[in-house]
Amino acid sequence: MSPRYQSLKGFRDMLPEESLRWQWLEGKVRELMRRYGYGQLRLPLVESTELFARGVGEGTDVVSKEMYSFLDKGDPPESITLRPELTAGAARAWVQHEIGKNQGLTKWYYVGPAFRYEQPQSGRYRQFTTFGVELIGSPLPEADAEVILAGVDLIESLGIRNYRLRLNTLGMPEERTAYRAALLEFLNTRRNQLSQESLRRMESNPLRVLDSKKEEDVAATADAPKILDFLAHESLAHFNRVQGLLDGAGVPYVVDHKLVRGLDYYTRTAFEFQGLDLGAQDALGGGGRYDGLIEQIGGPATPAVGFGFGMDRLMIAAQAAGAIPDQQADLQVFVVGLGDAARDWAMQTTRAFRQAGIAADCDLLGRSMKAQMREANRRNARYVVIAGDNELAAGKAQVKDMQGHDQQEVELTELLNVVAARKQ
RNA sequence: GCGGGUGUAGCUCAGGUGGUUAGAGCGCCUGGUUGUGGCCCAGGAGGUCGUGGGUUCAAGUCCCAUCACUCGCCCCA
Repeated sequence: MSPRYQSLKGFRDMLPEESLRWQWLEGKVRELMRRYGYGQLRLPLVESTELFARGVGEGTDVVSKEMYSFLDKGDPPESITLRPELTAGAARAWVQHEIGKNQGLTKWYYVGPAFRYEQPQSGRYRQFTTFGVELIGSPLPEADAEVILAGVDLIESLGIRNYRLRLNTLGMPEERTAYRAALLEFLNTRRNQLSQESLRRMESNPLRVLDSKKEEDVAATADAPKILDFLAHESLAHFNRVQGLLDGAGVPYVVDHKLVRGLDYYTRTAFEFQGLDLGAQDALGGGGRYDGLIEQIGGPATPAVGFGFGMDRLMIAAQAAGAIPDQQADLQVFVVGLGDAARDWAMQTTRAFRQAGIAADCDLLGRSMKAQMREANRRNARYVVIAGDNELAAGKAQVKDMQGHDQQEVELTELLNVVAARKQ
């Protein structure tokens, strides 16, 4: 009941039945990306700690307390980190390979695990799988819209209906600085209404006070200043254009001035897909524009937009929507050999089926015929091929159709043809 | 890091106020058919009652600790 070794807290095993669902989900993602023209990126699981500190932001929770960082065996040792998100690594790869010199616009996507040291709960794990896109090189609102639309199409293709798209703009750094000052001033007048945590947040990242789920904070910030009032024409026009493009595509969304994303690199557009069937961890995915990130990590000033989706949460939501088809790894043929010679024949015949592209299996436990038939039934085998030593001597075998009851005698030389012909 | 809930067979769960060999359903194995599955019938295997300590003549049941899982806060995917 309590095995000596267990998977670590927040880390999970995917057994074959569940893997089938993941293959389905990953297939949907790949197909979506094929249609959108994004190329797949496969990145290292580990990067230098410095990359995340600079890219994601020192002050963020992710960097300050959630990273799996450790020293390697180098001399001197280097601090390396299990990636807590993939955007920083993607940006690093883009800079490292000087992609910008070869193409005006880069369209990349990735699917893979990320790691954060957090208290696990529903929809939150220490190892989780993310799907993300990075659209690098375009400053235009059309780029923001394409990324958001890809997210909408993904969610729709997974049968998830019960979700909400929240949209906001965080402005450019100067605008945000001005807004932060005004917000801080406002929050100071409400100090006695705010929660302890929000008072602490005022020091580190005042915008995040807006994001609090605590009732007192929600009430206290109801008439807080809005960032919209601090935007210059360009940022405002950008935001309006993004909305116009979404309207034109017939995509419903809500503008939420309290939407604040936790990572420092966002500029202007920020969005989040909120799953309404999920628990407290209800962000299916989110993203936005990060025009400063690439420069921040030492590359040329380059605009970019992207999103990250939580594959684990998409899985939960798709299952809740009943969208995941039942899949069984059905066997087509089970071969039963009765007798010593026939057992050899069964193995050879099974392999012949397999080499012909037919899913086949035979007994590996030395079990009785009855038990083998049970196994064939359990595995949902369409046909069972049966032969004993005498039949083999006569060059024949029985082919039984497990869906009906009929059984026919077949020449051994015809076995493959008969089963192959009937398999569809 | 902080709170709440739960830990009995592979799985889902029963086991008022402590009392002798800890149960069910499903699953698994064998047989009923000396070479034929599903249904049915019969039998069987499988549990240090999460772990450690304590109270008691006696603990699955009460107390303490601990671990794991789970939900929420925080944060985010």
